[in-house]
Order: sequence, then structure tokens, then C-alpha cells
Amino acid sequence: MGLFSKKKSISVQTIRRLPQYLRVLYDWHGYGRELASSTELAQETQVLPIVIKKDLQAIGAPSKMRAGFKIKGTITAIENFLGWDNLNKAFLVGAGHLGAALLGFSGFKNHGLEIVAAFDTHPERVGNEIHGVHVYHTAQLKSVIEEKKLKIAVLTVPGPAAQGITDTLVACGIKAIWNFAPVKLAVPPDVAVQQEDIASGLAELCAQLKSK
Amino acid sequence: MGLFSKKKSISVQTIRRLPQYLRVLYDWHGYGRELASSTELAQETQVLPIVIKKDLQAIGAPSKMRAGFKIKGTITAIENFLGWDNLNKAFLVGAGHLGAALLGFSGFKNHGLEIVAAFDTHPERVGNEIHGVHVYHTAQLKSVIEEKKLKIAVLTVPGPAAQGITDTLVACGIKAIWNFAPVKLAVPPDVAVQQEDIASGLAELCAQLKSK
DNA sequence: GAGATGTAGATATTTTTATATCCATATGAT
DNA sequence: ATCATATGGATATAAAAATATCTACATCTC
Repeated sequence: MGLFSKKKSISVQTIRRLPQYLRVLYDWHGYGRELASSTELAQETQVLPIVIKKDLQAIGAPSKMRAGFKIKGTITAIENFLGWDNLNKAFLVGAGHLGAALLGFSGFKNHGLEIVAAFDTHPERVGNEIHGVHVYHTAQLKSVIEEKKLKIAVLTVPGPAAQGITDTLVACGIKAIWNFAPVKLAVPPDVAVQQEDIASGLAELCAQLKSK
Repeated sequence: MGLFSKKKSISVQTIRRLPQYLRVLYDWHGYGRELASSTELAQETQVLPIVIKKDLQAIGAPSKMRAGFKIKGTITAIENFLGWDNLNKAFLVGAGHLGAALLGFSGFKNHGLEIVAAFDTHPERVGNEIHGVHVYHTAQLKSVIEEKKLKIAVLTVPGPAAQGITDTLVACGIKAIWNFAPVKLAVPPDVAVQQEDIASGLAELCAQLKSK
């Protein structure tokens, strides 16, 4: 019954819906609106009102009875919960097609992520810039990570190379890896890994298609 | 109690794990192995053995008591369940960074998807080829879809354009849309939409990071 | 051949997540 | 002032998913 006993664990599903709410709330905030009800958010996001209500309650978003949630305060609550209120310095390993596409995606700055370096082994990529980000040789990982104080790794290397790179990253003290390689990474328990598998989404679509 | 009454609905989570099993099974099949136990698959995929057992049972994968699941038969069962045993003709709308990256991803052919056309509105893209795929003007959507008998749409346009394109696709009779734009699409109930939101994954990673 | 072992199969339980229901209340209309 | 109403808040229920437990059995070892 200590000071931290009330820290409720928030469901993964809730976490995954938060960015969706955030986008709509940014939009409305831009128009000067101050309040939004779960019903209105539901129309925009196609999430059930009650789910939205519970999600926002879970992260302690401020609300006004009968009037809805305070847009500004809810934005702050979500950003704060996700740590998107200040930028984390990130880097990308594997500057192929997908890596280059991610480097060109400007939206990350709204999501707490700033990719400030890229790494690759191909001679024709090393030394160049992609969308304004310098590409170092992978051999320089350790020195650049330390020098630039990088915190988050985005992994877009081919599957067979992923675990090897990961071992290096762990050795460099990296605690967060966003993995786009179709391989489950083995890491120590204090390292966070987020696995993105494009095939999972395609499988869902195909399963839907077969059942309709 | 008709002929189709036994059709159990298979969980979304199960569907999302199937491609993961498939990759490992392909690999092992390539080495000539014939049987794999759920325990062995678990080591490779970091999914609990009992989950694997239930997933494979759900899609009717063949097994041998005491020896495990038949690799070849399980591959067939998964491919068949997902409809990945024959290619669906797909097309991509929005040939920007992400679109180009997806066009360059050769793995889709193993996943029942063959992207045979791309569409865009930018003059410098229209008429060119990207990774061997011709880029048509979006105005030609209807005619090319009909001519080439395209079935599945991959949507990689900017958010504000997504719903408009979607309405066109629906009017063209498209029944499956894989949407990478950060917008929930409104479609008739007989159209399957799979939403990919890169921000959801990032949110998960950031939430993990904060709790460690 | 006898027994130990690791497996799929079946069932039961627990946990998580989604959904429904009711209540108190602030707001707006009359 | 009064009343109807839409809302967040709280609680209860249902559904989905994960996890545990037990059984039967084919294979291997001795």
C-alpha cells in the first residue's frame, strides 16, 4: 500500500488508440475549440463512445460534467503519458527503401521522435544524406550513439541482420528498439522492443476478405 | 445446424500470429524438416507453446501425436486460410516515399499479393515506373482497375486525400483496402478495410519506455 | 516388453478487454 | 425557477483471449 500502489496498468489497446484521439484533438484545437465529448470523438474515430470515455479516464484526462473533455488538457495528458511532450533523439539502422521512407516522414516530430542519424553498410549510401539525415557506417554505431547521446533505435535492416545489430545496440546501452525486421529480437528485460510486422496487417485484411 | 455451422470465428490475435509461424515453417521446410512441435516453434517465435497449439488447432493444421505438427501441411493450412496460396492482383494509390518503399518490397509475392499498378497525381511521377511498376494518373483508376481486374487497394496517400480516393475505389467495386493513411475510412459493410497506423506502434514503444 | 517422456487434444480457469446499464450533474430551454 | 437532456462517472455484465490443467497416446530408452 505504498505511494505507487495506485499506478494502474493501462491496456495496450488503449495506448494504441491514443494517437488517433490526439490527431483529432490537434485538429479541433487548431480551430479554437475547447471541449469535445466522447460522442463527438466517436463520430470522428469510429471508436465507441464508451471506449473513448474509459481510455481518457484511464490517463486522467480533465473533463467537465455534461460538457465533455477539455481538448487542451486532454492533449497534454496524452502527450505526457506517451512522453511526446519532449523530443527523444533517435537513429535509424538500415537505410534501404523502408528506412528512407521513414526518414522522409516528417510526422515523427509530433510524436516525440527526432531521427538525427542513420547507419548502413552499403558504400553507396554511407557518407550521403537522406532527407537531410547523414548516413554513417554501421561500424561507427557506438561512437556516434555516445557522441550524440542517442536513445531510441529504429531498425530497418534485413531480417538476418537484425539480431546481430540488436546485440550491438544493447551493448551500447540502447533501451528502446522499434523493430521493422520480421524477426523476434532477443533482448535483456530492461530493453523495450516494439515489433512491427507488416504481414500481420495483411493477414488481417486477407482473413476479412475471405469471410465476406 | 447446417453445413457451415461449424465455422468458428478465429481471433484477430491468432490471425496476426500466423505469418510469424509461416516464416519459421518456410525456413524449416527449406531444410527438409517434416515435423515441428509447438515447443520448438515457441522458442523461435517467443510465443507461448499453448498459444501456438491453439492457433494451429484453430485453422485445422495436421499433426502427429507425440511428434508435433506436420510442417508442410501446416504451411498449406495457413496459406489456405489466409488465401495466400494464389496471388491477388493489387494496386497502390499514392506513390510517395512510403508507397515507393512498398513497391520495392518483394516479400508480398509470398503473401498472396502482387502489386501490378500504381497511381498518383504528381506529374513527375505519372508515366514513370517505380521498381518496375507503372504509375498511372489517379484519373485513370476506374479504367485500369477494370482492364486489369484489380482486387485489392493499397492506400498510401496523404490523410486528407484518403476518404475521397476511397469513395472512388468503392464506386469501382473494390472490396479490400489496406490503408496506411492515418484516417479512419468510411466504407459500406461489404468492404474490408485494414488500418495501419504507424503511430500506434510508436505509442506502444514510448509507453513501454516510460514504465521501465 | 515395460516404463518414462514429450506431445497434441480437450477442458477449465483466469485475465483482459469491450460493452451495457444506471446515476449524479451541469447546462440550456421554457 | 423548473424541467428535459446529454454528459462524465461508476458499476456491472459480457465477450474475447490468454493461460493452466488434465488426459491419452505414440515414440523412445532401457
